[in-house]
Amino acid sequence: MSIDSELPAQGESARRHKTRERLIDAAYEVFSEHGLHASSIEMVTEAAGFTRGAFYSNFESKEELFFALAERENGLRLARLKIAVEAQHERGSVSSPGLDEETVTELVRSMLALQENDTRWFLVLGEFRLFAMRDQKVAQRFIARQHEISVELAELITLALASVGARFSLDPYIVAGIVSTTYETAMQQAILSGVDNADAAAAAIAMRTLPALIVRLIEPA
Amino acid sequence: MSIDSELPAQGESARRHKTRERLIDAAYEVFSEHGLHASSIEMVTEAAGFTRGAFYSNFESKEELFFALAERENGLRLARLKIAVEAQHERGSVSSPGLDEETVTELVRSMLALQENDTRWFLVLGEFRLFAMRDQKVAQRFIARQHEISVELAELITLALASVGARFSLDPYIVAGIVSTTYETAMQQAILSGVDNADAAAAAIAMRTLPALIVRLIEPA
DNA sequence: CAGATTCGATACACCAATGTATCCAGACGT
DNA sequence: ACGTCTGGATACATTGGTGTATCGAATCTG
Repeated sequence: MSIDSELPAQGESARRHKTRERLIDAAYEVFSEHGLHASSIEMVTEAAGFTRGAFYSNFESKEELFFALAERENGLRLARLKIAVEAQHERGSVSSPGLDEETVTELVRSMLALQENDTRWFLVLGEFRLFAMRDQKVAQRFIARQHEISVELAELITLALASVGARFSLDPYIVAGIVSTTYETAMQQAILSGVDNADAAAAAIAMRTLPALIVRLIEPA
Repeated sequence: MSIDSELPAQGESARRHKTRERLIDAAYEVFSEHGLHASSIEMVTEAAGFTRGAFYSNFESKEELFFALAERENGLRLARLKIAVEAQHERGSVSSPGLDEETVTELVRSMLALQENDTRWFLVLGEFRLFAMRDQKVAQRFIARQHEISVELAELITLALASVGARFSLDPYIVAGIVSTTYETAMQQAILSGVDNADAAAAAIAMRTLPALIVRLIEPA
């Protein structure tokens, strides 16, 4: 899965675009490791191999850089989801009607397999949410992104279920919310536990909950 | 519900205890509004009506103050839960066997009624979690508290269900996890939405999800 | 009530980070 | 290849926060 890592926007020199990307990459590293406020602009630029001059020539403030980062990563994940939905559409119809836990488990496993490189992201996301909770303006953007993701995820799991001849017995949008918070919680636990491969650990933790949960929320289509 | 707001510990003068409490109260205000890192020690002491001198005489660092705050509030909430569990024990047995959504809805409503003054807390909790995710040492404490709460909550909802002649069809501890993250998410959404009374809004949002969810996770006892 | 002690206020020295003004190199158009 | 302009480096002034050393007042003890 390699999505075009953000093409240069209109009227933006290739050079400028490259340094912006490098700065955002560095911000990803630094912010996820230390948090937004504990990170100085200098820490970021140093990590990127620039001086602060480069930063001020490209961004207004640390916050703006943070938003650029959040926007990029959110977009990436949304794109990922949309591709998965497409693929699920292609794949299409019923393989074998299965409402049993085994079928659902397999389904959940394949959904979770779509996730990758989320460890840093969830750290940044947590920061983003906290930021949003303290700033109405930011909250708008946050809610909007969250909504886009949930809609897409709802679509995806609905299609996936349909492919085995099942559907949710309650609003898929709500289920999508539960699923993503469950996954996020799993990732948090994985990170808290201090294992090295948090991505894998999170998937494992989520597997302990999601199948048993979902199997109770579905019915024959 | 008024739990002894932390008695003076051993060998701690009444005066000292009072200023510590005032500092923690102020920290609660300031940290929840601005976040841990964006808050300076001076902002806290000023809010408490002290100068920085008072702070350094009582705490080692901003982090120590933060932990004292987290410890106090966590303890408060755990105590609250334990009392509720006691009360549920007293109340005891089956009123009327009910696995229907209406009964569950009423049950959830009464559980949610136990929550109060959580708006600030969830902001601080988010900060605490993020902190823990970046510091193994802190993670230990965080996990421990989280576990205590989940155990107690599992006990509470199990008892509550039993009182209407039902039980969970999967591990109550897991359900407790789902319930508390659902409530936390509801609180987050409430805060993000920018309403004035986030506590009430969060309860309302949670009501949209929890009953429908829980009713699908129970069976006759 | 006097002496002792605790605790908070004040003042100072210090450091880390910020933002800006200026300079210079190398990319790019012609 | 030359001149222009974009963009990153350097240097500087300023600010905000920190921690400590010292002082004085309130509280406790005998």
